[in-house]
Amino acid sequence: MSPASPRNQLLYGTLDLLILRTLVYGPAHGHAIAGHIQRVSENALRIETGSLYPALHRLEARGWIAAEWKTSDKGKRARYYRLTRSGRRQLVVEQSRWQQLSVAVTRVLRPAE
Amino acid sequence: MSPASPRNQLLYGTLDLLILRTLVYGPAHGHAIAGHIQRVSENALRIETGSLYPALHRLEARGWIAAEWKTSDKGKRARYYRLTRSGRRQLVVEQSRWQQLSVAVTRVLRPAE
DNA sequence: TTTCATGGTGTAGACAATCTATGTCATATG
DNA sequence: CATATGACATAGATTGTCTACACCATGAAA
Repeated sequence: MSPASPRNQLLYGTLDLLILRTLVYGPAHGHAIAGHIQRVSENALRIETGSLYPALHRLEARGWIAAEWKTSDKGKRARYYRLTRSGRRQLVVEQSRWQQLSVAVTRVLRPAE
Repeated sequence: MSPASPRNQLLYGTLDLLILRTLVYGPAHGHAIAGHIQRVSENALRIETGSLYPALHRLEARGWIAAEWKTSDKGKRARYYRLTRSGRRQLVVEQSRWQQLSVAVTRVLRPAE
């Protein structure tokens, strides 16, 4: 019941981007996606299940990913997501948005003087 | 009444950092702070008044900035904010948090392979 | 065969940050 | 005096993340 301060973890608004980017490597289920992001970021980014699944559902609802029930490596049933064509386009959009904004923030932090 | 999608503009959670950083140059009032950020970021970051003033109030409430009524350059009454000592400390915290997270995101976007 | 740990998905509710859209007030300027 | 402008302020909507649960199926262990 403690406060869910959004400053504890993610950068707020970057989760969709991270998921889309991860799916470039091929279809994966939720657990695996979160694990991949955590590993590649060297534990800097930890995605909670309460963020992960809503994000997957919203990406699917927007048509950027598509899902299918399968059996995971460990023999458990899992929902595999893959990038759709429009998801690939969205990835480009979000990636350039991130690029632009992060450069802008950095510029404010270290002005060219 | 149109949706206030947080993806339209700022990076969500970076505004406090931007404000604190701006005040390193010396006291300034709200309008000027927003103008500075917009200029330095070359128009990439536009801070709306509905974000700006709540942010200033919350920074003040947390003791990171302190305010004083004065008269602006153009002779209008304005609220000048300055960094407090604890605000300087907070700036360091937020700056390193930004550094860490932005590196992490970038790492996910372009994995080291 | 029963039990249990594990892998995996899911939701409800709280919370905070930003946006849009207004409104107000005082001063400078014509 | 009238008007534009500088500057501050707030209400309400929206969204994304978090915490804290709950659920189910499978494999392993007892």
